[in-house]
Amino acid sequence: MAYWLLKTEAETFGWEDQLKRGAKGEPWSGVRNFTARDNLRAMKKGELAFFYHTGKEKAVVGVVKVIKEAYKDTTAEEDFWSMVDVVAVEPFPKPVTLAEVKAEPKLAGMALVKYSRLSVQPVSDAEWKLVRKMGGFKG
DNA sequence: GCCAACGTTGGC
DNA sequence: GCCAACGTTGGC
Repeated sequence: MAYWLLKTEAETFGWEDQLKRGAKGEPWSGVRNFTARDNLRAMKKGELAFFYHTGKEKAVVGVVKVIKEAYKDTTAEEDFWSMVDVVAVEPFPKPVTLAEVKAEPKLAGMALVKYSRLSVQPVSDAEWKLVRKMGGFKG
């Protein structure tokens, strides 16, 4: 069971938009970076990901679940890009900001800090647990 | 709005 | 196959 982090601009497609899709979920399209694409392809059905807002907010705001594994990104001109479908699981009781992540020494190795431009990132078990805890989740 | 980081492209 | 130029992302 691996964990992930998906970045999006709230103004373009944010948590509210994801919520509105309900149980049908939403294709995570538009990824045009090979590292990010490979991460998409490594995602398994049922795995969880943090939903992160870039731009003004810069915070982890929710948790989503993969409901369909990687398939061809229908919005791409080339046929080598991929997307997955994700569904909203639950919002963070308290969003965890980038500043908070950076201020936590245990999270210094997080891809969010080290590879700030990567839009689809792996998250370790320890990072997953700690960020959830910082976000007000019990257990 | 600027700039650093870094991935991608294209010329050689 | 190397590397300079360029474009894009995203934090500040």
